[in-house]
Amino acid sequence: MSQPPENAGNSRQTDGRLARGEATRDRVLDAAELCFAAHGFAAVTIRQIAREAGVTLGVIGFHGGTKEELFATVLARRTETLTAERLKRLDVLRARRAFSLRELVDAYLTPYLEIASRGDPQWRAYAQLIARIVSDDQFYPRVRELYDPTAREYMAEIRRLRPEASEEALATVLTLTVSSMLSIVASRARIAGLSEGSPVRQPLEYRTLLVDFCTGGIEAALAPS
Amino acid sequence: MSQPPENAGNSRQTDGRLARGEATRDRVLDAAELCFAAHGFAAVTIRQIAREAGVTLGVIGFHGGTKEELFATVLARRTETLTAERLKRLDVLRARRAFSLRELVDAYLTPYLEIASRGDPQWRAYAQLIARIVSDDQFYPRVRELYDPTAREYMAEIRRLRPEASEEALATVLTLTVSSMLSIVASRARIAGLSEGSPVRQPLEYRTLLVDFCTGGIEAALAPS
DNA sequence: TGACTTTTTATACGTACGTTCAGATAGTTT
DNA sequence: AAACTATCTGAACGTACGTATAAAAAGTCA
Repeated sequence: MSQPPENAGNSRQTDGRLARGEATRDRVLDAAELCFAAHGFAAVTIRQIAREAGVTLGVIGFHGGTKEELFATVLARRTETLTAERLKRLDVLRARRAFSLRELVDAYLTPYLEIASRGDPQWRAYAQLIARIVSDDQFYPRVRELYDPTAREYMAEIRRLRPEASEEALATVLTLTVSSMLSIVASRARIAGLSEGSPVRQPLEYRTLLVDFCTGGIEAALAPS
Repeated sequence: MSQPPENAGNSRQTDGRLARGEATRDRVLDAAELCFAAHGFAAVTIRQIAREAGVTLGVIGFHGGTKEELFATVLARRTETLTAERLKRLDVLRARRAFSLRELVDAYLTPYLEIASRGDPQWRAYAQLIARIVSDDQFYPRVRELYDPTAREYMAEIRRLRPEASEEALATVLTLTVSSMLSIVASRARIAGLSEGSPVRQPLEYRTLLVDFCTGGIEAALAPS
């Protein structure tokens, strides 16, 4: 990001310019979010984003910086919300005397499914964008800082439930669980195509089936052979 | 594809020009396969492919047609081999009196893992390319014709083992299984990152764990609630 | 050898890309 | 009102894109 003034320290509430600037900035980020989610980083052009946002070309640079910076900002913008929800649910479980593996898996998966099923198209786009970047090792450096800390928290709890499992097996089953979760959003067309005639469903409608699948999968994969 | 002569009918074995042309064509397709697998369709340029193949720009158009056509050719080129191996293993199972769900899942997953673990970098690139396009609904029209027929065959056998499962649930668990399989190739960096210190493994080394995960997942998800 | 086909080269075309910026505009403060 | 800052416009920069093609080269065959 380049020009936009800091304004952080004192934050004069009276300046309508900053308010307008922030509004425009949000329009730019929203448009970028929709475009990146729909087509992926490389396939999107700055001009598409400008058109989608209804602003001129220079505004994208002014509020979004370079294409890379814009992408990074869009990715980071909503992470905190998703992470907080996951950690909140984890805390609820931890506060109890005991909990099942299924409850743990459900706590991890459900916040994402809820985001992907919201009415707000921006949140849905964000869910799709996550599916794009998490399932592509090219973006792992970014995924590592954004989502791995929470993933490690959940790994630690699985470890407590299955102490005999190796660290590598834990990391693998968690990755498989995440991939399954993402495919509910990223492979809706294929699910519909393979079960012809069935209606297109909201991600949350797969909650039970997905949690069953992942829980059963983890149990089977971590069972002492 | 544009200019290359048909040559299909008579196939004059003596013409060294056609032999040379085919060799060049293979170099082009190999280079395209590596590039598309590494960076995805949109991020790759024709010039990159030409450089990788060691040919001039015009040769790509001559042997590969447009970028879209080149991509489609690369995708379709090795499909038959993968499909044949999957169907062969399915036939072996069908010839027996009975088989388990686990054996069915193993028959579907192992050919892909083997391709992804081969010494030949082209086959490994193809495996990665599959992971890219199958996990992106944008390419589903192509996936539908290339891989859905085989997937339906396997779905039919799962249906016979679990007659009470709904069509939609079958399609979903198969999609989740595929996503898990692909993530072994597409998310190697994350698996390694989440289990620090563990060595980078070949996809085939995850065979048991992956098959356990998917089999246990399908069983749990299709179990009568 | 000379007519013929296939392949390759080198270059060009038109378009679109990401980024930058001088200057106009709008809003705030003194 | 004047000075100042933040925002926005419109246009341009140089580069790289996908594609097409005329001409050269390589190889075949009568």
